[in-house]
Amino acid sequence: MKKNALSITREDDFAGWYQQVISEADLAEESGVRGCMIMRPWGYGIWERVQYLMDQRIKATGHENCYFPLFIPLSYFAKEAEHVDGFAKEMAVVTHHRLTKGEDGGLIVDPEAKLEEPLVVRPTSETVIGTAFARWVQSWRDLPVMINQWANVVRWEMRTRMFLRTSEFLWQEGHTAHASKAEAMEETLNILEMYREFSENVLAMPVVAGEKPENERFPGADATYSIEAMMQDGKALQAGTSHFLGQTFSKAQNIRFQDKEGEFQFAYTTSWGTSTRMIGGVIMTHGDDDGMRVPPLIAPYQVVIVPMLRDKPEDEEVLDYCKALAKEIAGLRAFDEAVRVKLDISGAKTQTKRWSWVKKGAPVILEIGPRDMAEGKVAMIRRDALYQDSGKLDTKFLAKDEFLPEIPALLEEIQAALHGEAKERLDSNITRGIEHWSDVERFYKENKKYPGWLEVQWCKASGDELEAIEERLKKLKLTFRNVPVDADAVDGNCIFSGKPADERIIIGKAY
RNA sequence: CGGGAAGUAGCUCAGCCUGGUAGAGUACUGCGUUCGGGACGCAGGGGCCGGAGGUUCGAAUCCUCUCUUCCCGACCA
Repeated sequence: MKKNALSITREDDFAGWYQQVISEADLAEESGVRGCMIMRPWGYGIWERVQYLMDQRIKATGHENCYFPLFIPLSYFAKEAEHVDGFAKEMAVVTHHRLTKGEDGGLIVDPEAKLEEPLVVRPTSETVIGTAFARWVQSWRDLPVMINQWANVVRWEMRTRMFLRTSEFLWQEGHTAHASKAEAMEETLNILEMYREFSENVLAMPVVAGEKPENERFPGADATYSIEAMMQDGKALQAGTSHFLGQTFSKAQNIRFQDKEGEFQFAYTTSWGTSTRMIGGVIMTHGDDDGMRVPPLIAPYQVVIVPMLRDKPEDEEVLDYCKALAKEIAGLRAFDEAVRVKLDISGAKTQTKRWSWVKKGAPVILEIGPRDMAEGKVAMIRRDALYQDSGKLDTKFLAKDEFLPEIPALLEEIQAALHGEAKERLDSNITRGIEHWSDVERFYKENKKYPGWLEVQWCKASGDELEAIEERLKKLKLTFRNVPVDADAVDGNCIFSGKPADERIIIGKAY
């Protein structure tokens, strides 16, 4: 009888399973502050890998990092009405700068210390960065400006879920200003492609890249693009967005330059971001009933060595053997980096340690006991293929000297296997060819549990017309995800209006 | 922000209805026996029962307020 490391399976209770993975894999925990989480070393270590590999890509595409303040004067938001409408309901605001002793001796906010102008804790930095851009940009020679910052932002969400929607979250936000519309649009799409490539190759999380319909746009944007990943319950997770802001923000913030003819022009701006939400996506893409499975590229440790110690004199020898092994592995290179190896010398029992690394999802776990040492072997567990068909743990006993040189290829194989599994799931759960709205309703009624997505043809709608369509979708708890950039040409009629369609669009339930 | 549930040992929870010295499992510490699929025995340590106020001789238990978490909605770049 196969026994899994978690007590809640994905099949029984996906939401409960998700929380249990986070807790059992030591990714994060509650902090006592509404919607704010503590990221534990394993969870934060994954984020650091994401940061490192994303940062390389951001810099390779010509952007530079900088840092803007956490606090934004309230008045900055007043300049762009649509933008502030989008965020007004979820802003944390600092109004005082001092505490004092209350009548009962406890600390209270000092009413004497009220700020002249309230400060908003940034929900995103378009306003403050745009204000700086207005100073930085005077001439066409100053363009383009291409910057990025790694920061925390705060959005006072009504309902929060760890990693997916927290009040405070970590992200990168890129902001650029360009002389021409074409160049800004090119940047927007280049970033979209960067996000798609990153998600596929680094997170092993296949996505659909496409444009959001008008109702899903970033407040103030002319166009919003997203990458959408499919979770194991068939729901969509927006894992990154790239916005073409047109001249909306440059006009509001006066980002103006003189062109080669000496004429004043407003710049075209973009903004784009990915956040710690991606880790939630990785959990729901790769996790299984034994916990997390971390793709090797973002695993803080790719190989974990668990020595089998027994409080006996030969422990010393086993440890020495393991230390030498760890040193050899650390000298290997995979994905053009040194292999990250951890020798777990904590005092916990061997079995406890093994299952703890299984739940954390370390890609390769090596158990080394006196017998292995004597025979020059390692006992190897692949996290992406834990069990034999019989349901037994698939521990492979391998000759150390033959196994070691294979580690880089093994890690690359695991990375590819995780991607392949997820890609298969994504592809087989996008249903095409539904032509009538009644069939959409039937489809989601018949596939209650994990229905996945539909790709349908429609007439690009906006305004009231779009709102009416949205209402129809909402009754089935559906939303538009995006219009895939690589979709086939249309060859049919709009599923909503029956008129000849303009484009293909993805519909699904979303996080 | 509306509806529901919950907060008691590190963790999972019982006790509450019907007020009277704080409980279990697990984890932890020590000793012994074990050891390649989460071992077993014995002995220990560990709590202002989420917080504040009230009722009472007496509150984990009853009442009020508040904070936090989870589920369902609404909201959500």
